[in-house]
Amino acid sequence: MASVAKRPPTRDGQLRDTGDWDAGNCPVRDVIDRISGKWSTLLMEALAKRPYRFGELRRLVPDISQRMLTQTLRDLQRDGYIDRQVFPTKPPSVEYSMTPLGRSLFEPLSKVLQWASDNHGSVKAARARYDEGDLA
Amino acid sequence: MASVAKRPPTRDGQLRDTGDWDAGNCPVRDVIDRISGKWSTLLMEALAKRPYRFGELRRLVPDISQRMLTQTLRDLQRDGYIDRQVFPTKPPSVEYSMTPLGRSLFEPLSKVLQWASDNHGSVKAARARYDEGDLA
DNA sequence: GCCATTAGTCTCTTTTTGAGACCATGTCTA
DNA sequence: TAGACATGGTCTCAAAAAGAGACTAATGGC
Repeated sequence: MASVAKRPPTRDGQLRDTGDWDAGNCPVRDVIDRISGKWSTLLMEALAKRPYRFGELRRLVPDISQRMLTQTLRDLQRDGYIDRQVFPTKPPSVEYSMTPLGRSLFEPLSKVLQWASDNHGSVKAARARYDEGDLA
Repeated sequence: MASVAKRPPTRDGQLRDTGDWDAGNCPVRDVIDRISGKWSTLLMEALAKRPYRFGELRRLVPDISQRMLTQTLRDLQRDGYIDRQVFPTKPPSVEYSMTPLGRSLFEPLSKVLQWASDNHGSVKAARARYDEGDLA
């Protein structure tokens, strides 16, 4: 649904883009890029509730591959959001739990999840509108 | 930095996982999966400030390919977060701007960005600690 | 005439992800 | 006692996604 107007966008500073905002080497990106993976948020949401073991998470998120589960957990651990605790049972069991840093991140993050839950309808409607105009 | 304890995690409901939380077909995922791409947040952040034209965005985010810029903008538009307006100049110019729905999403989202900015240091420190223990 | 600009698309290559086998060791079942 | 199952991964190979860069058409400036 691309609206068409007659007036061209007469914005002055077309060549001053770099002046007002630096998108490269931005500390925010360094953090965001990690938690913006497909699975990170989902695992954070789970671990925010209570600690989980590897197999529990695998069963909880049925469509994640073991490979990505391992990798995402490691990434989250590396960035300090979750903790990995090994219990020397036979076979060994591993428990993942959220750190204080992780909880502190999850606070604003959960607001976004809440928004997603609240506005899912609007988003679906927007998609329908877009796809419909596509055919017309 | 995996701590090792002696007590195995005696959690009862190992087989009741599916009972307490449904991760598949979750409406939240449907929304989150789209805005959790590598570029979505970045473009939202830009467009939250003011409308931008295609080329402006490309210059603003130097390391995005035209292909991904086009695709991400289309996805954001489809979900109703941004608006695409074509001006019939020669050559035609296209302006992208944030919709009310986009602004409403950006409100909680910006809190996460703020967190990232505030806690970048802690995350970098956690990473350093992890990588260090890796060698030991 | 020649080059740059507009917003993209198309193709090709590289990276990321997914699917599934495999590991050692121990318990449970038949 | 043999076989299956559970643990938390890793390894390999195929599929999907992303990045790099050429190409488009019409126009303005030099």
